[in-house]
Amino acid sequence: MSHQKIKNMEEFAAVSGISRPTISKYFNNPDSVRASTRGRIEAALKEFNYRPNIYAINQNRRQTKNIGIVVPYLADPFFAEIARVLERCCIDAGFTPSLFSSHGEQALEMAALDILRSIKPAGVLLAPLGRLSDKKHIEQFCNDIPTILFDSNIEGIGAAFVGSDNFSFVSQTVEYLNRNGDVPCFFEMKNPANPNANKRRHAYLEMMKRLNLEPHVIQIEGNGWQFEEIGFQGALKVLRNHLLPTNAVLCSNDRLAIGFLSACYELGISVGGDKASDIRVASHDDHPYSRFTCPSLTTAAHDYAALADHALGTLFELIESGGEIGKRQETLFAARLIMRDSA
Amino acid sequence: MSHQKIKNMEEFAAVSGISRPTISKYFNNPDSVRASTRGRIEAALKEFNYRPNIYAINQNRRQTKNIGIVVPYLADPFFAEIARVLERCCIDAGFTPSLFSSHGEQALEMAALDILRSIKPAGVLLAPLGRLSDKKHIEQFCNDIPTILFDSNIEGIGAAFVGSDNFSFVSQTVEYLNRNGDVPCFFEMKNPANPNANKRRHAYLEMMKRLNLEPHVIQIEGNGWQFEEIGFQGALKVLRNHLLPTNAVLCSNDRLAIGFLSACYELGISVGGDKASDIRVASHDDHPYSRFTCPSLTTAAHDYAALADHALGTLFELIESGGEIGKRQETLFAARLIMRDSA
DNA sequence: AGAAATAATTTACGCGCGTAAATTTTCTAT
DNA sequence: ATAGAAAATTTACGCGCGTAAATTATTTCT
Repeated sequence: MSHQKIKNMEEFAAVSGISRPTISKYFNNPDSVRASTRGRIEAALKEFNYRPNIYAINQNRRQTKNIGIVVPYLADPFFAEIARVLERCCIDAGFTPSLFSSHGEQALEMAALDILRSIKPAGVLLAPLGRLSDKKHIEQFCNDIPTILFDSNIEGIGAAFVGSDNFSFVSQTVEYLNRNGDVPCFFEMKNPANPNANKRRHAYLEMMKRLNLEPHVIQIEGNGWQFEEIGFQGALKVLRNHLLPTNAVLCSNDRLAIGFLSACYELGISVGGDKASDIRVASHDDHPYSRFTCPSLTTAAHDYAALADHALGTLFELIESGGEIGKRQETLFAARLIMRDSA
Repeated sequence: MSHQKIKNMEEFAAVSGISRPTISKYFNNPDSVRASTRGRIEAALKEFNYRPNIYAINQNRRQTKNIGIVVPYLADPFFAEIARVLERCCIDAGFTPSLFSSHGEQALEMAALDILRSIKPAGVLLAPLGRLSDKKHIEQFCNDIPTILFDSNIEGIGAAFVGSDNFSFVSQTVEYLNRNGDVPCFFEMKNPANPNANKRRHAYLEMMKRLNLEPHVIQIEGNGWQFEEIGFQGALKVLRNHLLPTNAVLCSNDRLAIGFLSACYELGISVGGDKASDIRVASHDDHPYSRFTCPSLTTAAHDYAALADHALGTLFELIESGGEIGKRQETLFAARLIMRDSA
């Protein structure tokens, strides 16, 4: 237990009987001091419970041990989940993650980057808002601070991009729906916030072409990040007016699908993979709740762990190389089809 | 635009033609300098885009402008939502929020507090894990740093507690279910992580007593924060074995209810407020997705805004009073009943 | 055991800013 | 215009730690 209150490294050096520079060396890298010295320091540490002042440390280090994580909307369980995995990886690697959410607003995304700048992080993992992002602002940020984009790409900005292979996602779901002879139509927002949405539409169109099927894209109104509500209202309109061109619906993402399924339920339309059901619904993302929708949702799953691993791995390389990594690389991860009851 | 790179306050003082102490004064409180001086500083600020080094600032200030926010599980949309509101309030008040999630683990909750300690925040808003928390550790933390607990109370720890009035939640849902002559049974986890769960059970028992009804508590197995899955599995077991004592189910929280409804759907049991349906289900929290369950979920809603406002208001008082606030106050907010289709 | 290599110590300076005291300038009111 | 108040400037020190150079102590190896 702590006998007295240690104020600074000087005092801790005194009580531990070791010089301050050596103590400083220890905190920068415990392995850089002799084992016997390390033992004495750690013994004193147990006894006096001293921690160096993080502000004084970071003022004098060019590089901090901070890593910034920015996601567009933390109340979206997909981003909550990926943030969780990323945070864990950072901690395991000896870094201190700082998590920010843009809450779907450009001003807040910029504010998060400004705060991050002042924190002088070793590196940043940024999932941009996409269409709403101030690209110039982000580009400037990336010029100053080693940054890797994830989830949503902005061409040419950031040292690298790590995301999902939207074609892998859509091709699998389209193929699966078509396997039973169903012709999938594509259900999405007219003005999607996220660039992945556009990629998914293109992938859908491409797959339909390959399968020699006529594509149908249904675009619903709505703005912002309340995807379930938007999907719900859009589905109500489409279903009530019998605007569904086929009996198989492929939603751009699970949150829209959750709204869609809710609308089907409300209108008494049966959803399911069996022929007795009125329509089939599939989607993308493997949202944490997609397993509990009614019926459970057939979807294409991200590999959260692989994505987080690779993003952080690339960032660590970037940090160690002093911010230079050569050519900007884009890495995409394939999806895994999760077959459930909705299709 | 920035002509040259300003390295520190000294240089910025030079280019703006104002002395460094005055610049320092300005950054601490812009209103503390004469309007004309303020104008000149802000003009130079526009031109040179200088920001003081946050580490140097915080090293020399006793009190930082940081506010820590710790929630037990950020992938839970309830906490994501409340964190969102709290962050916003902090920013509006001129503070810098730092968000941490304990991810349901004691070790991570302690780690978050340790990091917070090193950040020397002006104050902290902590929603503890509850049963899993290391109460001694939290108590020590609260002794050193002005902290207000929210959502989940630990008796006597922290300067104040702000949460929800569980009796208000449960009494309204019980009363509502009973209004149609249904006798509600209470569906919960046997080992709930959160102390609110216990309060809700007690409230249920109390209400049933008042209504002169026989109480029935169904406790299901499961640990951790995967409440939907736990509710789903528990409901499957209960429903398959016909262990439901009544035809009205009051779930302890919405996430359990989401699992419960999913199980009902899978087993072909109809849920709804109308007499044609097999059972009625209600719950508590007004989870962001409770509007999209099938059927939509009748629940009791938190007043997120009021809770956030009051918690931060109390914290600011605490900070301004230098950590002393007198008697520990517990403030509880009432619920608002949201009537939907499930009951 | 002695030389070479390695590690710890001593000494000293710098980082960027807060802040206090004494002084000078600028503003406000008569 | 002038005294008094208010604000800005000058000067100077301190915060807690990183880090470099020179020196001394300890370990390792033949």
